[in-house]
Amino acid sequence: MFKVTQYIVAEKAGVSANTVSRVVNNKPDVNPKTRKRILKIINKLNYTPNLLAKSLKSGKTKTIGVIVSNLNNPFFNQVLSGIDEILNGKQYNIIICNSNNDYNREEKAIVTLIQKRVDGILITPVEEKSLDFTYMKKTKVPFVLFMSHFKTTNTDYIGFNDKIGSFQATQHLISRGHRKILYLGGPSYFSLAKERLYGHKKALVTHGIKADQKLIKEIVNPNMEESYKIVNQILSKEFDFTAIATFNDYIAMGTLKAILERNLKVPEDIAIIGYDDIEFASLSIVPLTTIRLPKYLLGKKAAELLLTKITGRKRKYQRIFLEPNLIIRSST
Amino acid sequence: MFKVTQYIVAEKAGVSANTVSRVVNNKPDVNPKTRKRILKIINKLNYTPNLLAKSLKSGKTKTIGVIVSNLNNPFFNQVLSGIDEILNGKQYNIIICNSNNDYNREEKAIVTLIQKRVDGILITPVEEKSLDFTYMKKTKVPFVLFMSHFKTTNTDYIGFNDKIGSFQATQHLISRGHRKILYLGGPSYFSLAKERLYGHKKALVTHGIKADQKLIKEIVNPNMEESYKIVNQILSKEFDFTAIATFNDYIAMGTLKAILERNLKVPEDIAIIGYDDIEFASLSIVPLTTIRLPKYLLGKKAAELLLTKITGRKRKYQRIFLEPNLIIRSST
DNA sequence: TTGTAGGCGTTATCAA
DNA sequence: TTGATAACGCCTACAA
Repeated sequence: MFKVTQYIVAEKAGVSANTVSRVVNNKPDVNPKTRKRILKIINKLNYTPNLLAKSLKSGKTKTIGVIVSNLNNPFFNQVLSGIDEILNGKQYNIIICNSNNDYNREEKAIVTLIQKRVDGILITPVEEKSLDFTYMKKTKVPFVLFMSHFKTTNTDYIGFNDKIGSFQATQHLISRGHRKILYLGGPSYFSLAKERLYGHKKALVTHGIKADQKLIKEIVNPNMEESYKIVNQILSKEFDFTAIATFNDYIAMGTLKAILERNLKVPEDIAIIGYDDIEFASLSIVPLTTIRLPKYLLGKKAAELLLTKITGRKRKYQRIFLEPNLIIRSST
Repeated sequence: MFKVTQYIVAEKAGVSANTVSRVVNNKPDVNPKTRKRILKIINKLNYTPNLLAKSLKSGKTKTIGVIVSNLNNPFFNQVLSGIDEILNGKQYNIIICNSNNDYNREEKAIVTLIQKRVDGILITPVEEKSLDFTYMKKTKVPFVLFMSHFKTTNTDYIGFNDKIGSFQATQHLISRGHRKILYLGGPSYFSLAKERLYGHKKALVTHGIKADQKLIKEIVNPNMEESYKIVNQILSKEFDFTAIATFNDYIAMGTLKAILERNLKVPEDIAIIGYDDIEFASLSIVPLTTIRLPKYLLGKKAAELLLTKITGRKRKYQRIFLEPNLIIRSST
């Protein structure tokens, strides 16, 4: 295959490669006639600038790496979309890597991205191993963590304020007059679950309600089937609550199903509030009141933060927590 | 910022850059002692090979470009996941571009990818303009089209066989004893919608049922709200069908809601079948029988096809149509 | 086993 | 307004 370079174009045009370069980059110091002639030849020969060479010279690739922990999760679509929105406008490309929650893959991705000389990295880290952070730090790639909950304070981070989100959820139920609220939490070893449970309790206390340990259940597999079964069991005995707050929308969906099957009414007999606002929430048979996480915004903010790190001067580490929104539908 | 190159490492080690290169690439002809010494220095100085330089030399970037028409669509997650599965195993990276159904953005993406010298391109084209195809062809980048329906036969293409999918759907209803089937189709200007309607009619004819034009409705906005309204209207008058086949799952969801609200039973009074198998389908209050499109497989196959084009010799264009699967749940 | 030379395609610098 | 030269970091080919 015949490769067309500036040099080839220059030859045909009877000028030096440098002049071609000037034309390609729209530099001013070129005779209009020469420019025209060169452009014609560029077109004819189908010349395409080689950005690899340019990047090698300039030290910039106009490419950033994004490492997500689970590409399959629709959640990341929206985040990615936000990232793309910002980056596309600034002429950056995105190399997407899927760590698949595997620490080794994550590490490999980081190394490759750095070897490809991306201008920056956005990453949802799998575990809190400081190893890859220090590696990124050593090599001086600008990077921003997003999503996962980390205590590390010496890195830039952006995520959601889940304490406030779950606080809002429970407060909303209280404002509807509920005092006895069942909380169906996520697996306790999960840091997210702790945050959200914390917000729930905080809301109770704030409104003078004593947190009753019997009204807090842990759903180890926070999916719909599991939740359906558990709620079924709960409802089969005597119970004493008028509303249910959940760790996520899947649990809420399972709950809803179990309740409706017993011919109880939502929200009249039992109110339900979810968390996340997955697409499903609004489509449900009883549209679900829930807490929406601004995923798209997260992506945008993360990208913006990274850009300031890439183009700007060193500044202090930033830790940003975006606030969730209460979306009121028909289940409360 | 201080950049570490092979040359710098070589200096510190008192060898030539070439020897360092040999160590980095695990070439055999290096004295074990020298290798050890160099590795130590590499580690100490935090040397990271510059793949840009390597690519410039080799003409390969180990990167492929993927252009999707709507990054926000969860649909593409699964396709992307499949692509990643294959490519990651072969040490390729993915540059993801979002054309957002905008032809100009698509064109720009193609140009940029080629300038960045990706080894190949996977693309869901926005419209059938041959312009960018010819551009890709001129530059000889290997590329594969996926998803969108195109008549062009002189490119590699991979998608779903929608005629068969919708045929299966209607046939399934017929096998359950239904003879009067309402078909809620997608917008008629949409090529997908035509394909699916075709399959529906084919199934009727095949089983000796006359296609009744009154039993075919076009849903211009194939979402849940719109469908809910339309089905509500239909049910408010006298009707004469026992089952409903739909263009997609959203229409099926709206339909389901309208039916249940009238205290009709699914599938006893009216059976419903969807299309696509979105996540929602299995979570619905009446889990939805539907046609599953093998999206993940599509991604894998597309990536595999592209790889053969990248590494292999020129061969004839391939057009692959993957077969959908009938997923039977409770709505039929 | 190791080193030297040259080139991948581009651009910055300086000279003409 | 244009050209020559060197350099970005690496690797291949050849020489030592």
